[in-house]
Amino acid sequence: MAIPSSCSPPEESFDDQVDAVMRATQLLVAITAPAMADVDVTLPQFRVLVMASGDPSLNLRSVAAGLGVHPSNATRACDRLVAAGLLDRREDPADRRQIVLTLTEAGRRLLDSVMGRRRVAIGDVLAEIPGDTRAGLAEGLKAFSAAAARLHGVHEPSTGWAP
Amino acid sequence: MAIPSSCSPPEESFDDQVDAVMRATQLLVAITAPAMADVDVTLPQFRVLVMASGDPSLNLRSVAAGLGVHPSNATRACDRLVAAGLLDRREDPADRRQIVLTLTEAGRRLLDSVMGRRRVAIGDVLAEIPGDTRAGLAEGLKAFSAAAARLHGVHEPSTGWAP
DNA sequence: CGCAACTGTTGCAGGTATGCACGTATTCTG
DNA sequence: CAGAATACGTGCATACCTGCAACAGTTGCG
Repeated sequence: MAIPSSCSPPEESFDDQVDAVMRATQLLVAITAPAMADVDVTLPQFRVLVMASGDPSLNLRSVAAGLGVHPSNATRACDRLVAAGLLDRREDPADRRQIVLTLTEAGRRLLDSVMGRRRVAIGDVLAEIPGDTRAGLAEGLKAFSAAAARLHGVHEPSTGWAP
Repeated sequence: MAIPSSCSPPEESFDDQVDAVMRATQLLVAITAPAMADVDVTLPQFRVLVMASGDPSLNLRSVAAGLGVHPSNATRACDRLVAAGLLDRREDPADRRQIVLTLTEAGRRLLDSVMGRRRVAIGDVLAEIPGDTRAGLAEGLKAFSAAAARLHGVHEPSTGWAP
């Protein structure tokens, strides 16, 4: 935690800043969630797609860990994605116990579609903010992302959130 | 969209700023999601609790709209929450067609518990950021929240995201 | 080589989400 | 007051998520 008490005049308390982040997170999710509304995949399935887009050698064990579920569930979730033509599975030539999960072209398109709509929604809001405030926001968020990546493992889990 | 082109020197493009928000959102969700891991409610159920905490006269119709599902599903989701002792349902004396959904004491405790853990997780990251950057971040997020609330209906839907 | 460890699969079982159609109670409207 | 509109509930059907246990194929190690 290490609440920084050596700030200049506490014109704004640390707790207030945390509040601002929490409220913004809630709105951020509310804004970006509709981008998944008309997509024909469930949330766990979408999270698998996001993981696959970030890890070119994703295996089922990682999927189960990322979803926080039993490995058998990962198997079946990926089975459905493969059946839907969104995911591809191959044996790992280096270790034939494992299978490598990759996005199909359709899977990438679906992901790009959702991300594109999220981007538009965020852009709409961002365009309403004065330029200097927006610059400070972007700088702060980059620092936040860097700190978060440093604290929570270097590899951002990339759990495609939603709903 | 209205991409502001009249910024000072474009030391950072608008698209880069949107990227920063998207990446931060992803990490934000990844950080706050584990707060729901050991809670015994599903995501739709949790969203209902969040809605109930923000609307003291929540009815089933609003739940269905907020979840984006068929009204019958809202009925049953709330039934399960009532059975779990997390939600309370009463007839609306003003309009006996409707039902008023309120959090029970246990429901509020569950919500507070999750939010508390989210707060700690965010605070941990925030504490790593220099004070001035953090101040700019908080200011930017407040502007973002205000703009988002202005664009997407005054009443933040408060869809308790996760996973 | 033989055994342990790892990765993934399948059968089994329960809970949940979701939509649709139909019915009930209540309120509003002409 | 009669009919429309609204808010819910129930029955039914389907798909998905989830865990557990048991099993097969591969790899690594002594």
